[in-house]
Amino acid sequence: MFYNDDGGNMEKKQKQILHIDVNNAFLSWTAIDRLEAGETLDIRNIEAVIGGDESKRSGIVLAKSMKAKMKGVTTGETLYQARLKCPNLQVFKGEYKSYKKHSNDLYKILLEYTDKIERFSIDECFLDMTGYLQGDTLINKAYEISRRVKKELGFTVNVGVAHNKLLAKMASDFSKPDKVHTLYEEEIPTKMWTLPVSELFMLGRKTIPKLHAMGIKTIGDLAKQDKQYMIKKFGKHGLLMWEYSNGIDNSEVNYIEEKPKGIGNSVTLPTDIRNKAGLEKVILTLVEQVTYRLRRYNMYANVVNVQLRTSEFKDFSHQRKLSSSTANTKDIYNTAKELLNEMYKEGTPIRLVGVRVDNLVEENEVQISLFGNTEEEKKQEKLDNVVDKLKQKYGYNSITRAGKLHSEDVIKLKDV
DNA sequence: TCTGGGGTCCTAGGACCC
DNA sequence: TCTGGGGTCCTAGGACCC
Repeated sequence: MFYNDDGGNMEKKQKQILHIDVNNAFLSWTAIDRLEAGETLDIRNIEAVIGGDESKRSGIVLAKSMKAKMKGVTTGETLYQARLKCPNLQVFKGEYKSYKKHSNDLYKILLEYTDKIERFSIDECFLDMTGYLQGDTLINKAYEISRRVKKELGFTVNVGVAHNKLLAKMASDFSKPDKVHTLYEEEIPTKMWTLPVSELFMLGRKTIPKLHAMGIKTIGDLAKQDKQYMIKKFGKHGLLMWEYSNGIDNSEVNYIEEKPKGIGNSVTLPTDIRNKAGLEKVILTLVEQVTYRLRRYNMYANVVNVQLRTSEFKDFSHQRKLSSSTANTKDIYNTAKELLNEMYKEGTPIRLVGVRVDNLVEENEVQISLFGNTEEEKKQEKLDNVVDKLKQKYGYNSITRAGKLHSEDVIKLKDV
């Protein structure tokens, strides 16, 4: 292998990366849906948020308009807190199905520019434009995408332009909305090191106070630290934050869609449950949801996990590795019940219940049991299959078990 | 009327084996 | 009676992301 001697033209070796971030995604998309449905008020132009349901104890801000943002409303805070800052705040419900559609519309446009697209979340994409510039510049492509999305889809995006994913993501987070920002290596000192350290990707609420205590206030302060010292102090995370603060990120745009590594559903209960029998009903509902999704991926689980959150917001979880992988409702429910038994003390008020399956494997990786499947197992598989087909045809909530009717009065399920 | 839901990855301790 | 490490697997909990 020869070194790429291209006459000193190092440009060729650099990746050309864009990060696309939909501005106020849930709020913008709901605004568009409302306008299309004949409403005249564009909720992007008022003090508005997309929020959960306070009567179901899920009253938090999911997205905010620019006007609400200017009043200090932040994503993730309670609607109660948001209203204290913004008394005229209007709260609207979200519609996941619609968001998925708008996200797909965006993706289709982006596919015209490169097929190397990583869908980082419902409203964010990384584009690897290396070799896809067709003689144009990266920044011109960024502006073109921005203009086209606005014109053709009716919402705005921020575009970050850089030579790696981290810098592109940091760039798209600069001033909003409807902006294109570059963050090239030579711009790091002026555009990134001046920012508060809390702005750095992967630095959250637990790490920030520790950094502040060390006198690290800006991303630049972090970048100046000794690398080995950061590793010693924070382990792998220390290395990551040191590299990020210096703009170092060699990760690739992961454009091949990966199978999930785990699948989970959880629900905040409208009122606390304080007995095992009640919790078991909720767990059955969640297991059915989780295993249905699992089977739709044609995957099998090796680990079952049950999570509980007390009324005091303390989280507990227990998990168990299975003796063989399964996608069977009954197997997973039985394991989940065992886990609940181990961890739950009768009378403790529970606010949230969650069920997850992990260590998923593809169908063809499943070890066939040495003795073959028992009649009981075959019967259970058939039952799951019939139920799945009905759900696919008539909707997730079309069919239900007698034993869990009560819990469905309490928790309303989304169509999966 | 106070705090969602869906993920991924990491760490630390204990069990167990060589 | 006392005394090893190294490696892997499993589990509970936590940090972070959108």
